[in-house]
Parts: sequence; structure tokens; C-alpha cells
Amino acid sequence: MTLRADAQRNLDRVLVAASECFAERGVDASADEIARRAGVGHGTVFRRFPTKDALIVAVVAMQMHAVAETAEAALAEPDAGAAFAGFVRDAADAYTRNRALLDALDLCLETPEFEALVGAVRALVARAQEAGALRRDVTADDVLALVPTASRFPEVVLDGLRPPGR
Amino acid sequence: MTLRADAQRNLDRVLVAASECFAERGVDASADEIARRAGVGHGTVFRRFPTKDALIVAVVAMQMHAVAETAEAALAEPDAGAAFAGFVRDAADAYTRNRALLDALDLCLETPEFEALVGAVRALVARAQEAGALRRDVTADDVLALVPTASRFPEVVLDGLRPPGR
DNA sequence: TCCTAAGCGGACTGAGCCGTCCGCTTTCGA
DNA sequence: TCGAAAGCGGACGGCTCAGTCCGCTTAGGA
Repeated sequence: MTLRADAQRNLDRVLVAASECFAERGVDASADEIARRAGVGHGTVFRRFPTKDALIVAVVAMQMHAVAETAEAALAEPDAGAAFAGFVRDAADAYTRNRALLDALDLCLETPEFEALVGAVRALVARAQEAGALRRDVTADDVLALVPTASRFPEVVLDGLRPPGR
Repeated sequence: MTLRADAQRNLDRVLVAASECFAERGVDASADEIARRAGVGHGTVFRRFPTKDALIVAVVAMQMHAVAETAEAALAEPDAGAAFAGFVRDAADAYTRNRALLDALDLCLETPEFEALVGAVRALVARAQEAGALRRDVTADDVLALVPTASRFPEVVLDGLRPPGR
């Protein structure tokens, strides 16, 4: 069940091109544009992915996996507050580089990559809250929802997430 | 140069329908949908507004005017910090009720309504900064950009906007 | 080398959109 | 009342997009 060499090469090209297009223009980038950038026909894009949404999920889940890894790495950091803040900055950077990351969040809610991300962020949040470094009334979902804002206003978001009255 | 009675009635209906559609679905609501909701033909929408963007500007500038009025009213409040926070809450509420408000911001940059809004917010920001109630590294544009986030996380944004270390 | 199945890509379909146009209807002043 | 001008709305064109299809090409094992 292995792909023919040319098919595998084209699949790789499509994934790279889609990744770039989505990063630059968001998920509204058209399949034609992706195909053109990949140097393949537009039919080739749809051969591996039955719908455009499937392509988006494939690409974004990959990138979500990378963010989940930084979250898991942050869990190794001893200072819970610094670990949390570091993750928010990393995630904000990832979002800056890749507009599609959270634009396509709804499509990725069911993926194992998103589950892993949420799990890691939940742990970061709980630890930071126990350490008194994070206000108690925010959830992991809230933190993820704040990432786009943190990419433009990191200090405002991080200060706003500290427990009030400290 | 006054409109015929039926034309005026239809124009009013279109404006109301557009307002509702944009509030619910954002500016992506189609002209057909607006026409249907207004109970008029789709050509009637385009008779008064040469393009869909012109319609968006007409509707959103009206609502921006209302927000500008709350900003100006806040300037009368003696407590600069409370005035600023109150405005942010009001603007966030307006955004919650009307998704189009800032989605269409780019189209409205040139309108007198937006000029008035920015002017009032600039004054609110300057006053709050002088009173030590607002961090110095934010501008009126930043505040407006933060409104959508404030509609979901008002406390986080308001706390984040306070000067650090106080 | 040669045959076959896998792969290719571009033409095609259909949906949804914006904006135009024109034959019919309605208003309203004379 | 009546005619001209204003207004109406739906059919239409042109565009972009997602997704399908099929005749041609190519990989790669026998």
C-alpha cells in the first residue's frame, strides 16, 4: 500500500505548498493556487484529499502537533509560571507565522493532535494556577482562544492572565 | 432630490435587513440574503449602493457612530480610569451584538464616523494614561484592536491594559 | 523491454456570488 | 385622471471556487 515514487513526490509538494499558502493567506487560499505553487494539476490535489477541508485538517494537524510538542516541553520547566508564559509566547509566534493554525481550529477539534495539545495546555494551566501565577477563571480553551491576541499584544495578554491583585 | 415613498421604505428595509444580517453572520452575508430578508428584489439593494462594500460602509459607519457617541460620553466621566474601562466594556458589548463592526473596519478607515471614534478614543487613552490607569505603550488603534478579545475576556484585557507593576 | 495499473492534469460541472439590465409597475404632480 | 419619471425585481452575465472525470502518461515489476 505504498505510493508510487511520483505520487509520493507530488503528495509531498502539495503538503508543502498548502502549508505555505495557508500560512500566508489563511485557509481561504484556493486549491488552484496550492496546485499551481506545488507545480501539479488541480486534480492531483483532490486525489489524496477528498475535500479541501480534509487537506486543511491534514496540514493544520501537523502544525498543531508541533505546538503540542512545545507545550509538552514546557511541562518539563520547573517554574510553572515561566513555563506557561513561555508556551503562550511560543504559540503566539507559531500563530504569527501561520494564520491558518487557529482559523482552522473548528475542523481539527476531533483530531488526536488537538486532543494532545489541549491535554498539555490543561496541565500547564493547572500547574500555573496552583503556583499562583495564573488567574483561576481561565481554562485551556480560553488560553488557546487568546493566542491570536497574544501574537499582537503579548504583554497585555500575559499581564491580563496574572491573578488579579498581585 | 427626495426619494419616492416606496423607494424610501425599501431603502429603510434594506438598511435594517443588512444591519441584522451583518450582525449575525458578519460581512460575508450575501446581498441575496439581505434582499430576501428585506422583502425586496436583489436589484433593489444595488440601486442605492453601487457595490456591496458601499452597503457595508453605510451600515457599519452608522453603528460606529453610536460607539463613538459612547466614547464621547465617557469623556464626561471624571474618573479617567473608569471612563476608559467603561468604554472598553461598551465597545465590547457592541461588538458582541454586531460581528461586522470591526470585521469591516478596513472599509471604514476613511469615514468621518471612524475619524470621530478614533479621536474620542485617543482622548480617552491619553487621559487614562495621564491618570496612571492605563499602560503607556498602547495606542487608540491598539485599544480598538483589542475590543473583539475584550468581548470574550473583558477582565483579562482590562487587567492586561493596566500599567505593569501596580 | 514491455505491459499494466497507478497516476496525471486540465476540461468540465454546478453552486454561489456580485453587479447589470430591461420590461413592467407604481407614484405623484399637473 | 393621467402621463411621465422613478422605481421595481428577477433574469442574466461573468467570475471564482470545489469537486469530478477521462483520455493520456509514466513507473516499475516480470
